[in-house]
Amino acid sequence: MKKGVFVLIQVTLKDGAVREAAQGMTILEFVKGLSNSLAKKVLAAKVDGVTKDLTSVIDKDCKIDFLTGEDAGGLWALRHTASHILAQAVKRLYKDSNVKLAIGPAIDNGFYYDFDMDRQLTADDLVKIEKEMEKIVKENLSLVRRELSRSDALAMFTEKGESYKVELINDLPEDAVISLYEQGDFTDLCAGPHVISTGKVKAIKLQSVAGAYWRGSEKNKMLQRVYGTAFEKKADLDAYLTLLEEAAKRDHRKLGKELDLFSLQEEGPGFPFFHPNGMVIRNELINYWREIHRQFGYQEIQTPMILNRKLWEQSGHWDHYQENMYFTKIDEEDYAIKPMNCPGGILVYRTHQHSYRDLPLRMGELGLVHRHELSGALHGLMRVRNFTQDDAHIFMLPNQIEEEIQKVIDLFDRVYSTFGLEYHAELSTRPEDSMGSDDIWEMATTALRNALDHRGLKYVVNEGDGAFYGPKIDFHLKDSIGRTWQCGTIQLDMLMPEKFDLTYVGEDGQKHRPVMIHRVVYGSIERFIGILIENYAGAFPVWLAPVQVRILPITDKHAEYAYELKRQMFDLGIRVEVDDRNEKVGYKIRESQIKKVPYVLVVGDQEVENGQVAVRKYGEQNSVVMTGADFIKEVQEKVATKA
RNA sequence: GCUGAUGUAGCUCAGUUGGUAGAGCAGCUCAUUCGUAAUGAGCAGGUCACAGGUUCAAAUCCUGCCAUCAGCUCCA
Repeated sequence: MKKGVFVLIQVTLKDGAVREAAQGMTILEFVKGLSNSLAKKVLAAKVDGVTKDLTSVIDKDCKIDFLTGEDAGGLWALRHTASHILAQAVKRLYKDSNVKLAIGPAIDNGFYYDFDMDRQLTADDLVKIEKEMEKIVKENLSLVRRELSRSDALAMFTEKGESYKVELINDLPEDAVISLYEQGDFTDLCAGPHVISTGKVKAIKLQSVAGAYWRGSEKNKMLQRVYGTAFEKKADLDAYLTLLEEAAKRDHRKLGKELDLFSLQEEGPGFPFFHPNGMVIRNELINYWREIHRQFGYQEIQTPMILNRKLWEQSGHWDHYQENMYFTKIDEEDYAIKPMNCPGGILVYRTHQHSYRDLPLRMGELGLVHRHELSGALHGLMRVRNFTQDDAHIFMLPNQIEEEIQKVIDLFDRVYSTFGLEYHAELSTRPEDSMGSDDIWEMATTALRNALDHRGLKYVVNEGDGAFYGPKIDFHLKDSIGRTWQCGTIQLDMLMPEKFDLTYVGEDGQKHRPVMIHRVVYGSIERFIGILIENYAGAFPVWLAPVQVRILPITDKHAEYAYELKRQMFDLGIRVEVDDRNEKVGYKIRESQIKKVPYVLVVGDQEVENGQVAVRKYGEQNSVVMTGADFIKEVQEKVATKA
């Protein structure tokens, strides 16, 4: 551009409108020209699809979306800046603690920064740091982006003693642009983008400090990670914190105790105890599972919990899974408690010769497996040491793979939508440490991919995350605070049939190798129950509710009628209780609501006289009077439709 | 497994600088017989997670250990 020549550039806005900008103008200057109120709100901008700082220069025709606190990208930049503010505050406060900076990104719902420092940060420190951060926000420091050469960057961070940053720079590709962001007395290696000044971060909350390995590897040093969240407005932060509090009320561990569903005890860490109420849910889930699998053409088997060491050696678990297994001895021989059901299922397959006409052969098994999970990984029902997989192994011809996988996905979708659960799928491909030929991996992965594409399911690809014996599709469900848990999985196995020399007789009369699928829908019944408790916040639909109906006689003289109603319902398989304790109705209603019983029936003089019931549904204030027969019909209808 | 925090009655929690443990709810007993989210009174309930140590004396201080929680790692 020649000096003094004023070049105009065409900028296309989100709504399609085209505006002109002077070349060399910053995005911020450009927005100010459009609207002052927008300029106040905007935090970052997406230029031709790339999120950028507002201080970046417009140098050619482009499309610009302005990002505010309502856009993920805007909030992301804001939180990223908050993490720099955090690091700046820690640097200022703990000068004598040899603070080294690691990384500090924005994440879903917040941000963190990893520090290596001599001092162990406490909850009190977090309060102090938060105060210092607020100070930095008040100082309203501008964030200035600077690009520099690799050697200058290395020299600078070496001089500062920031060895983690030096390591990061060394690992950047040769041609990478190395950028710094400065705010007052603080400089950090960072790709950006950021908001224009620290004053934009209006609401900050530090949440916790925890250990985290440098670069996520347990071989590396453990650093201190401070987690926090930030918003553009105080009101947004408050709303988010309230949401967290609400979510905590849905925690399945809390509700499991309150609703007396299950317990975990010191005598068996990670080995859950199911109480009568929890067992009702479990059994209903199993009943449903059996019915839907019958419909989808599955048979059911059961294989032993303890099997000889030789089997596990043959399956490869002895070599690949031993540290997660429990062992025992029988008559001086080594046995293992099964961590997976497949070897058992394979032994059943091998008891017959199979014809290609029999395939696909779908064998389900509700198999109780035991795995030694790390103590720190245990989490309520979500992560336990013994759990029942709703497993099935499907043996089939290679050309049946794609269709069969689609059927499995259909089944999954049916099951998850029955519970109103949202899920997302992930496809994991061949890991480095794997077995089998390239061709067969390629074929299997393509089959999984095609099945997903064909069904129009969106999915994430995890390169190299498959099992050593084959690629897989995982289905992830969310818990109450948005953590996702792998539940369903479909794994193609090209290895086990080989190891166990499984065969079928083909059309040609020759023996051929079948392909095998391992799959679980619930994943584990325990984890799935955990997900359901949080999904329903403990207020289960009628078909799952441990107690479906509670009848409350107003006084002693109505008890007989209550018990007569109970007998009728009980005989029809309805889970019903009478609360004839000597308490007022209000008291009993309250208790039924706390226990989240779907239907409460109040019976007094009026109901006894007319053969009626006053029905109050969970969560509703009013009651509806109807005949006992009509009520029973309604309950049966709800149960039948799983509504 | 790692880093940090926590552990007191069935549940939720108090318990000051070490001086021998307390509330509410739940439970039990009695009275009350009541119409849609808590009737009243009384009683009972704890080797303070566990094991050592310091001290005249430990829920409290120290060490170890177990479990739980958050996160990391790992996974259904």
